[in-house]
Amino acid sequence: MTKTKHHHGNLKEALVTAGLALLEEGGIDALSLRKCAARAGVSHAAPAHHFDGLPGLKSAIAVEAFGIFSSYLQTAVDEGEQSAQARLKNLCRGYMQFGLDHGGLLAVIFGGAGLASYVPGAGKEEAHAYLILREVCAPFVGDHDDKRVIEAQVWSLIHGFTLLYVSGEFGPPHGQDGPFEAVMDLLNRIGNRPAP
Amino acid sequence: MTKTKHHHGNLKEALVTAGLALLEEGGIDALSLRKCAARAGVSHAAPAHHFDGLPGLKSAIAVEAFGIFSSYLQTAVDEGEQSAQARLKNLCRGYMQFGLDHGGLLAVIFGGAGLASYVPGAGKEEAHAYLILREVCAPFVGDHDDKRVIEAQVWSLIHGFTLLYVSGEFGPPHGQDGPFEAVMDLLNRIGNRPAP
DNA sequence: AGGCAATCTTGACGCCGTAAAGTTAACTTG
DNA sequence: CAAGTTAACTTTACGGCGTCAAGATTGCCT
Repeated sequence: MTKTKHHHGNLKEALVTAGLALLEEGGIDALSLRKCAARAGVSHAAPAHHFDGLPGLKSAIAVEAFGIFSSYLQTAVDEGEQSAQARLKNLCRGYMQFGLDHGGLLAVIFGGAGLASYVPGAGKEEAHAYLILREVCAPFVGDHDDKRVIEAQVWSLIHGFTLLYVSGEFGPPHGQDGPFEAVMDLLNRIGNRPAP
Repeated sequence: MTKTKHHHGNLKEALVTAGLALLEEGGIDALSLRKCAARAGVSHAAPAHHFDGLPGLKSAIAVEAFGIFSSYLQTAVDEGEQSAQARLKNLCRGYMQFGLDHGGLLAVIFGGAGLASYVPGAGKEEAHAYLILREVCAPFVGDHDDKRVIEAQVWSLIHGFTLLYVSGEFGPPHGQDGPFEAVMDLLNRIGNRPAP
């Protein structure tokens, strides 16, 4: 942990933290290698020793952002009403709210080479966000249904709505959540409706 | 139309055309003011006299791309089976196929300041793509339904699916269209089911 | 103590968007 | 038709960007 002229201590982590801050402050366009380096108090070429260029740094930031995203979803699912329908809508509301509150993080998560490359383990199946999605969708999967179909339907619907909503296609996103409720009504028809 | 040393003839159009070509060849990252200018045979500062910087050029390109997108959707809707259900699925298939075939154009269309700023008229309601969406959704709008709800549901679902599918979240997009059919099954439950 | 590898700095290169000033062509006006 | 004006484009320059190559410093290992 000694911080001398040529040894920062934990530069890798500091660069990722700086990147997250830049994303929160100025969105995806504000993220640059040189600004991360400057914010970490290091020369512009230092990051090259820890990441494979800008894409590598972005990937490392995306891993962290994906973790924050997952926590966000978990919190949203667990609060409020706890029926299967409500938990499904809670998940979607958390997804949308994350897009509104942390657009830069969402952009770095989904603007890269795919989520599969961010999860540390072998397959994407172990990522926290996937587990939440699977668990929340489970009550809606009928005996003869493919659970991946239900999950893909929910994911597509909320992902598309969030991106369109955040970019203002359904009107200014700061008003009532009418559009959200309207689109999420489609969830009431998904899969096998579970007992309330 | 005289093309002298200081008068290109129709530079504005040439720059947009060059931009579309760059997008098709190298995606959104390959689009730059200087490359558009070079491809149009003009100095790098020339575009400034026709567009308000790079965002202005991108907007002009997005207008054109949006027109291509609309034609793409119209063609998809009009071919194949012509039941209301089939036309709805045709629309979505065209949306997805456009994302696969012209990812750069889709990125410039939805990566900017919102579609509303691209349509020439006053409101977005007159844009061709909106008219197609509205027309295809109309048979599913019940007497006491808000048609905008149905349209937003369809748009969100196909938009989210397309972006996730193109970026590989449902597996390599070059295989069978299983994911598409699976997600689009949700459309069978939308609105009031019309007579076949 | 000596050697070595990791870490960070410095400098340079080419590409980028943008602004300012200069040049040429076309149009307008008397 | 000649002079003045405007529009279109070029040239030059600046700072920021990602990236590479070379050099300096540090800590570890033998």
